Amino acid sequence: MNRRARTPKAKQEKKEQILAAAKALFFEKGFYGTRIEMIAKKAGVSTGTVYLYYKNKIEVYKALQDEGVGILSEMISQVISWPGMSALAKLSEVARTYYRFHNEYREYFDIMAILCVTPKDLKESESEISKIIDGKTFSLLKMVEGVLQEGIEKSEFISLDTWKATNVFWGMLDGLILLAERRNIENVIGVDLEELFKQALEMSFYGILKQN
Amino acid sequence: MNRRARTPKAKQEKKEQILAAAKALFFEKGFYGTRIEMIAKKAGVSTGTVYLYYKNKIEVYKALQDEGVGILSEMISQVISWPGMSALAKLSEVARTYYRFHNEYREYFDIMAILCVTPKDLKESESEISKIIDGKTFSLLKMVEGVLQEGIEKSEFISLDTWKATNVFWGMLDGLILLAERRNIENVIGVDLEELFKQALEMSFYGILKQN
Amino acid sequence: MNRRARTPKAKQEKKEQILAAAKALFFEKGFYGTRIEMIAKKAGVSTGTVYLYYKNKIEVYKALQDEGVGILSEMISQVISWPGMSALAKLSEVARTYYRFHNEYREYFDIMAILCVTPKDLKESESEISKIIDGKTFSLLKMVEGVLQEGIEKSEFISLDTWKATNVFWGMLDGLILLAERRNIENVIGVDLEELFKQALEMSFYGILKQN
Amino acid sequence: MNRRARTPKAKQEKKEQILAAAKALFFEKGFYGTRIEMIAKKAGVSTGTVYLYYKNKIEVYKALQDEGVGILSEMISQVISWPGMSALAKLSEVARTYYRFHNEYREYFDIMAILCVTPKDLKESESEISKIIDGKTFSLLKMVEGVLQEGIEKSEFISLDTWKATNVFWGMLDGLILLAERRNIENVIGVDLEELFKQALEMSFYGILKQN
DNA sequence: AATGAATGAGAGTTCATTCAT
DNA sequence: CATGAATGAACTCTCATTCAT
Repeated sequence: MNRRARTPKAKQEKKEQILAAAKALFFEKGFYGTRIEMIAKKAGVSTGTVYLYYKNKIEVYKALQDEGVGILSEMISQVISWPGMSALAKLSEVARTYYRFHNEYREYFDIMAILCVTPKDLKESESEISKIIDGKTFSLLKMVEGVLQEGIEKSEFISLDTWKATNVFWGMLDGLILLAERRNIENVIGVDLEELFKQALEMSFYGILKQN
Repeated sequence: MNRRARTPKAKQEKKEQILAAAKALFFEKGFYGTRIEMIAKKAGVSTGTVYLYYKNKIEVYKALQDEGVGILSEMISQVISWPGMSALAKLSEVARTYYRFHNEYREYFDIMAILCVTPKDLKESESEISKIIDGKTFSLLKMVEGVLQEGIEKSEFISLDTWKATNVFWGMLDGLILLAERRNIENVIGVDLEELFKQALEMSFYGILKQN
Repeated sequence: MNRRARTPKAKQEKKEQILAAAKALFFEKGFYGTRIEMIAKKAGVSTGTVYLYYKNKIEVYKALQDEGVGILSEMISQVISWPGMSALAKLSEVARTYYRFHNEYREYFDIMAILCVTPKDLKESESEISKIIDGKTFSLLKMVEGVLQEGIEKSEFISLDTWKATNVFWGMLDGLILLAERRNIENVIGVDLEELFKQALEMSFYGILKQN
Repeated sequence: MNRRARTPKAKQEKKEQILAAAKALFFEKGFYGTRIEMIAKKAGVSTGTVYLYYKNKIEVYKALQDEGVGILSEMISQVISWPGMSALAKLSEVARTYYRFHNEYREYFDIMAILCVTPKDLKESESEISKIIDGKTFSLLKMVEGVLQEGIEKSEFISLDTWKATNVFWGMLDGLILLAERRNIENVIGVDLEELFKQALEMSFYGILKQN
């Protein structure tokens, strides 16, 4: 790696290097437990350099959130685009994908989740990137809504307010995963997360599926 | 307001006075955005006095959580105890009650939610009160499970793993509320939370209700 | 013990009660490690009561020093007053007594010793009791000087400046005891304190004894 | 004075700059009477900078002790290495040197002395530097022992346990200086310290010198 | 005389951010 | 561009002393 990132490519690399370090640390120690100096050291740069690429600590955090939402969007959009799949199967796949994301990219998930519950601290600086994240989240939900609409059009599902149902569906998934994080499900509740997901989907689909 | 709290009652009052100040501030500014000095000032006491009643900042926070869980438990236990009500109606009431709690005691809700997602920071100091809160949360869920069991016994619901279902049910509610917190539902999504709750319940109940 | 010490005797008792508690704590935890509240609790009184009997923390400390010097003075004065004993034997007894005091009243010794090395902190408040302590220390040394004079008069010792010699003698004893405190003599140096005392006395007496 | 110390040399200078400020303050106000902020201000840096060079307050203190022991060691080792000097003269020079150190580096002396008598407070944090100081103190005493051995070999002194005698000798010197510190010798006792040292040496040497 | 709740000025330490080099 | 030394406001928690009761 160059000490000085003169080319745009090299600059981008350094930026990602910093982000990678931040991701690991934010995940391990949380936002308040992570110091800029730690990120710099792990990224192999100096403290000042972090500020060369990111306005401040919160912006680093948001960049990670953005990345996370991006990854999840990408995963879901792929699943949804599979041709020759019923809407029901797609919806089921969406849930499974979200679950997979939670497992494979736990770091991102945790980072994305924090934002929602300490909004006053972190959200106050209404920056450019905040809007980007909001936009990406919105289009993610819109994709899911698309599947519902498809299902209704294909008469798989009963007719319902798709936007409401999307939010319910997504909220439910969120709730389950957070539940899993909160209490150590396997230990405390004695039920594993995948089981719960299945149960939840069954419960929902009974409500959505057209009974013929 | 007593200047010196000499009786146990007066001491209790002062303790609550401090807690009330803390509640408002934690809600407004978050845990890390609130300084002990602020709490003291708002409560009309000195910094030292806060430490006379609470061991440290985290204990103040936990006292609030405990209070919140207590209030919610009380609300739900009342609803559940209504005689001559179907299990379905009770479950629906539970959801509505949770929603009401979120509206009326938003401060508590936010405080209770933080704990779950930043466990590394705050949960490390495993104190007495932590166990109390965990216990209360557990018995809250157990109450809900009771309704499900009742429904199955009365043949309202299909036979299912009640503990799993309880967690799914509660997780879903949590998810929906968090969803609402995260994005300002009314503005961004254009759907209000109560609507979503209704939809969610309908969706779930189709899955639970015995079809005859 | 009366809650209210109305009689002078009862007052004196309470004062000593506090002092006893302070002694144990100052010894165990040092001046800065001891809080007034601790002393009060151990003495079975309230914080405020301590201030009823002593002007402040330092005065409590000084009262202990005074008591310590008093005890040591008493011990030495007794030894010195034994009739039919050579001056040399008396001097040797003085040393042995100081050593005994260090062993039996270690608490006092430590308290008395601290004063000398943190003079700026504690000595600044030139109070009544400071003068009393200084006076007692002075008369203690004067007693020792008396033995030396006696020895010269009896032609046991060579003629020397008794006041200088007294200070040298005492300083040497002090030095040895402090040495013992500082390094854990038995462990680090491999020599025990009594041995050192004997050696020191022998060394001194060779210098003092009249060679005939 | 550099604003930013970038070279190792400049850093070392800044470290010493802080230490110099600390020395003056610890001497004047004692350990507990000195605040980090004072040290920073006197050194012309900010509070944070102090912590850039020293882990905490105690480490600053220990660095001073180390420096003090170092200076004294150096002074004594020089005196001892003078060729063509009798062991007796060397021992006498050692005492005089210790006295000189006490006069010229009083600040160090006081700082070094505190450690020994409040071990519970300060010694608990057994750090790297503590061991270094202990080691230096030990080798200082070993140097003095060397002189005694030399004296015995050259038949100047009677044969005795050199390690015991070294400790007695040093303890005596310590005791005398502490005596001087405790009571303001010139004023209260009316004898100056140098006089006492001479007397002490004479007394000891009578005990050590081979009588021929 | 006695209490012990209340005070509030610290005190040490941290760390996001800046800026001289 | 990059560095990393320097900053200093923040922040939690302590504890000698006071004073209302």
